Parts: sequence; C-alpha cells; structure tokens
Amino acid sequence: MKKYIGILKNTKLFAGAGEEEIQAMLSCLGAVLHHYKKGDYVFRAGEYVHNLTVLVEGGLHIQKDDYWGNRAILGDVAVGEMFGEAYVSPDSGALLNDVVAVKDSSVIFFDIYRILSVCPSACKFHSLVIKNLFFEISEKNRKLVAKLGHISNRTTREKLLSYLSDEAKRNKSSAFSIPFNRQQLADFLSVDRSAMSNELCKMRDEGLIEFNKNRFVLL
Amino acid sequence: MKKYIGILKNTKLFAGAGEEEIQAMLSCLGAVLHHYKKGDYVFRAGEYVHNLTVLVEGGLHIQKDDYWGNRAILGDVAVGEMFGEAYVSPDSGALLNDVVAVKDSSVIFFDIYRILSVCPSACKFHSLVIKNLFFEISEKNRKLVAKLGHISNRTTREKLLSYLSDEAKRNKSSAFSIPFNRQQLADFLSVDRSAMSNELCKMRDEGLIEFNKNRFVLL
DNA sequence: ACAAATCAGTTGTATTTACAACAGAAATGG
DNA sequence: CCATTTCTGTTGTAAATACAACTGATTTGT
Repeated sequence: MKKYIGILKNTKLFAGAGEEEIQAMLSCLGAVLHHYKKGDYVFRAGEYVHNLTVLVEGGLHIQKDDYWGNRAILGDVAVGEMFGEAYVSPDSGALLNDVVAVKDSSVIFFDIYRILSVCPSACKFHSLVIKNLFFEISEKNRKLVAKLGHISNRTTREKLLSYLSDEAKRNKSSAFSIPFNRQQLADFLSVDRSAMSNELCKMRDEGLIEFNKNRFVLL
Repeated sequence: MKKYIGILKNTKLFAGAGEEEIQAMLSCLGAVLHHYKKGDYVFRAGEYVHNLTVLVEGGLHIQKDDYWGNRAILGDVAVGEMFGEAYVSPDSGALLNDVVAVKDSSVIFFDIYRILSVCPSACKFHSLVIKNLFFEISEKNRKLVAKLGHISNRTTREKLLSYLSDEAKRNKSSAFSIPFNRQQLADFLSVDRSAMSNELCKMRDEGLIEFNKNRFVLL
C-alpha cells in the first residue's frame, strides 16, 4: 500500500494532507488494496457496495450492457478519482452498473463509516477528509450533469461538439486526448459507432476539427 | 421560517433531528428564506452559488436552453429535496444550468461552510447533518446515473419504457404520476414532443400502458 | 362564463440514425 | 516477423426522428 501514498497525496480526497498523515489515516480508515487485470470486473450490477474506493493505478469504465449487447458507458474513472461513493448509504440498493478495468488497475477500498464518523482526536485531518469527500462527490455530480448536457443534444454532431469542446475547456487547450477509442466514445455518447465515425470525418473535412487516434484538436 | 420546520423535519438532510434541534440549527447554519413565483428563476446559468438550498414549498426544474430555443430538462426538485449542492465547492465555477420555479415556491438557503465546519459543542446534531448531506448527495448522484441510463437508450420507446418502469419501481406501484407535462417529459428525455406523443399512443394501443394527463399505469 | 392561451394528439415529409457488411490500417501476440 | 485480431472509415438501405402545421381538448385569467 505504501507505494501508492504518493498517488493518494495528489487525490482530491486527501488534498491538504501530508504523506505521514495519509499513512496514519490508512489504518484509521480501514484501507484495503485490490488489484485487477484488464477486463476484470471491480463491481457488477446487482452487487452491494459498502466501501468508498479510490483508483490508484490503471483506468476504469462505468458501463451498462442490455439484453441485446448494447453497451452504454456512463463514465470513466482516472487515477486518483474515487468511485462507488454513490452506493454506500444504507438504503442505496444494488449497483445499477458494472465497473470494469480497461487497463491493469489497483484500487484502495475504504470503510465509509469510519470516514463519516469523526474520531475524537486520533485523526486531526479527519474533518478535512470529510470536506474533501463532499467537494469531490459534488464535483462528480457536476460532471454527470455536464454529461447529461452532452447526450441530451439531438444530433450526433451536436453531441460530439458538446463533448469535445468541454474536454478542450477542461484541458485548457484546444488539443487533448480522450480516454476512449471510437467504439467507447460512441457508447459514451449513446450513438452508433459508424455514424459517429462518419460524422467525425465530415467535421474534419469541413475544417472543424483534426484528430488522430484518441487525440483531437479543435480548430 | 417556523412554518417550514415541519417540512424540514421530513427532509433527508435533517433526518433524525427533532423540531427543536432543527430550530436551533437554523440560525447556527445561517438559514435564509426566499420566495419565488411560478416562472421565476432561482438561479441562472453563469451565476455563482455558495449556498446549499432546500425546497420547502412548490416545485423546481433544472434546465438548459440553447441558442435555438431547444430546452433540456436535466432534473426536477421536489419539496424536501436540496439543490445547488454541486456548486458550493470553491473551484466549482459558474452554474451550467438554470433553476426555475414551475409553481410558486419557497427555498431555504444554508451557509455551506457552516454546515461542513463542525462546531465544537453547540450543535450535537451537526455530525448527523453531515452524514445526511453525504447520503443525500450520493443519492442524487445515483439518480443522475439512472437518468443517464434512460436517455442513453437509442429509441424514444426505450427511453419511455426505461423512465416509466423506473418511476413505477420508485413509487412501488404500477400506477403513478410524473412531475412533467408532455413537453417537459420530452425535454427531460431529450426527444421530440410530437414523436413521443405518437409513441405513447402506440404503446397504449398495443396494451403496454395506460395514461391520462400526467398519470400513468404500466400493464 | 367567456376569450385567450396552453396542451395533447395526429399526420406528412425531410433529415438523421441504426444496422450490416466490408476493406484497409494498426495493434497484438506468439 | 508474420498471422491474427482489433480498430477505423466507408457505403447503402431500412428505420426512426425532427420539424412543421393543424385540430380539438383543456386550462387559465378576468
């Protein structure tokens, strides 16, 4: 677990805490480390989750497959981000989606009740973590609403432009990489891959964008 | 403000606290009451919000209008629910959406920093509120993902069935009312109103559903 | 109670998308 | 390094959707 303390130090959840404090909190918060191979399921729809988890290595997708094999990617998790936090309250019910490793990944599980119950003196950074937790989940909330804004556009082109310009803003640059290949981007935006590929090329031919693999430039 | 303490008592945010405790907390948390007429904007996209707010009377929609007048309804707020919580962190930036009263409404504003900063002894229910806050925002998170699941369906019929069956489950009954008229439902599901109306009637003719105004029955 | 405004359903047409099938490019795995 | 698999772009067709226009029903405001 020690090798990931440097990672944790740069997460939003532990922002403001030093490496020693994090080290101390790891046991206080009941931290457990798990590893996953590419393609492994971290969680499956229908399971019950009672942990707050942080990705410290690799990459994850939150996705849903229907009976006919159509896949919807509802979000992606990058190193340093937490996930599963929406399901830790007592009455949250079963997970609606799968969480899948898209690369070999490492995840730290925390006991949510130990986080939310402020221990009297042992961890002076505890209230900091609570505030961070609130801020991070509220940020995730904003991202979800932003994604809703993208896919509630009617046409494939509008969805693409909405998503790509948001990514450009987020990266503070008109050139950026996205965490999806074409099929995954189509699943993320809920459109057909070939139609999207077609639209991307039209936009390129019209001089709106340039792209190569998962790297895009807005013009 | 006193007349709304009974409402606050039944909110998720104040779950477990008695009326006296809530009364005491109102000043501790810097509560302020505002009233809005139907059609008034509670918040506008581009504004900066620094309060946690709870709707104690009426009804709100969270929505976005684009240049061409297309409206997307990203969510609705019912009495007792909080909103704006996603924008209270220091680096959250400006609001992306409008919050509009769909009926005459009353809203209580709380100072988020007073909520998150645990006061030493004055409010023994303070840590309870923090836990409630976390659980409610995480529930909102789940709802957003559920909504993403609905509108990421490809066809209008699938979107309708996904949404309606979710509402049926949520109401624990195959008969239920929805907080939208047809245009609003179409904006919520990101589809064309007339196409949706058409599809609803087809589904009724096929014996899948029954409906009258905003009341639906799944068969 | 009446006029005006809003709402829900219907229809036809132009546009857009989904789906399937395929070919070349790129990545992967011995 | 070569064979295999995966990925991306392309095309044609069938299906679904958006848009506009209109009607009758319902609601609202005075």
